[in-house]
Amino acid sequence: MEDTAARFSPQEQVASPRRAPSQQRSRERVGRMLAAASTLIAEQGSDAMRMGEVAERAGVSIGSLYQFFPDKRAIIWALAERYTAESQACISAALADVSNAEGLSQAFSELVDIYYRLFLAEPVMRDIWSGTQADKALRQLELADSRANAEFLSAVLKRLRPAADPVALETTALLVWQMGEAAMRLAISVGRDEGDRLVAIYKRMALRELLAE
Amino acid sequence: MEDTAARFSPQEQVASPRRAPSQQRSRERVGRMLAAASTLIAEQGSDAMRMGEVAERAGVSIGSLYQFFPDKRAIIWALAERYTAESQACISAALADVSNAEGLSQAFSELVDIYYRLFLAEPVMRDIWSGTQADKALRQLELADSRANAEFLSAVLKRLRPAADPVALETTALLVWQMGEAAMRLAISVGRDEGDRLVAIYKRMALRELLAE
DNA sequence: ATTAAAATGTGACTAATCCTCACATTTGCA
DNA sequence: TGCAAATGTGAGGATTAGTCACATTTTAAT
Repeated sequence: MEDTAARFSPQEQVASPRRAPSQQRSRERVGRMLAAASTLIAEQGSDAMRMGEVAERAGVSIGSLYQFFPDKRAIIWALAERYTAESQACISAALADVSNAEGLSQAFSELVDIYYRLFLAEPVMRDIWSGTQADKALRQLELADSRANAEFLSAVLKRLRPAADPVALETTALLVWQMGEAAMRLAISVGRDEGDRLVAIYKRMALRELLAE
Repeated sequence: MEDTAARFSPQEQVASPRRAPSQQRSRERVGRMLAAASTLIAEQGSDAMRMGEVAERAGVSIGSLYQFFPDKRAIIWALAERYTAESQACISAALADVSNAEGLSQAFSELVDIYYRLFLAEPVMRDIWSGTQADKALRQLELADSRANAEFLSAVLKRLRPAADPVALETTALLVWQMGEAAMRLAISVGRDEGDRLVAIYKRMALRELLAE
């Protein structure tokens, strides 16, 4: 099992920036690089995004781009990190004060809606979440992010169901979370109407499991 | 990164074989090409698979390879089609005679196990299902396959719950199916123990929804 | 102010790889 | 047999990620 996993990933690590921007000048330029990448991904998708075009739109040379982002994945990774930080904050806030079944029901429902709208509205993130599947290192980021998000959910579960096995609750939370992302990817690709129905069904299923005794 | 072919086809269509092998000789060679591709994907993943190496291992020239597979995605697509045909047959058989709730419960449970084992055992399929996410055309194949599989499930549902809205049952089946695939992808990447627990929880959730009144 | 070191910037160039194409060979068949 | 269709070949075109030797700017210590 573990060896098969190893066989699949020639251990692709996302390298850290060759160099952190320490001066004002370079910090501004890095900002322009990220903005250019974001625009291009929204317009064409991350596969079609060319490093040369990112540099050109940011008004820097290709060499400067590679000074701060050691490879193409690094700049996509940087955008993904920015987004995951934002969404974690939002999730944490939404679930912080939940203290009973009804509250969970409402908070969870709202959270799903927030996420769904985010997926629909943010082309860069849609592209990254999809593209992510083919990239081992980005997939690890996605999984780590899912675990972090699921942790908020399992914290609530542990409060509401103190008698249940905590490990099982963590597993449940992780599964429910990933299924939600899958449901949304599906919802996006089937069109708005069926997508809305799919998300509603997902909510029902998830809640039944989360509130089960 | 991958998929240079994409820039030649803005439509993201997977072209059909430039030429169908009509003579015995070429049919054998195409078989060797597919076998070589399958081996290489199992060994290194489809991204790392090089067309030149496929040709070399199959004992044909690069030109011959491109004679029957117009681009790299086409050969991956061909392998994917082979597997989806096999699994559809297996699913159809498992669900054919289901006529009551208990039967569905058992058949569905077995089906999940079969699929789970298939995912665990077949590296090519694992790679293709993952890589698929980054490729629009392959994603359409996956979705079409999911719809086809879900159709078997929704057929049973319509029998068992004739009062329910048929369209809603179809949507439910599709969602349950895709969630299952997501659960399994997750199960694979977290290791055997947690993976087994995840699949068990998925089964419980799916069944509750499928059998709900 | 001077100056050395560190940070930053540049773009021609390399390497890797997908895919094409002009031409050679083999097969089916009238 | 002879010819058209099918099949086979591999050097080379084209694209693009990523490198590197060198130029310029900033920092900071004397």
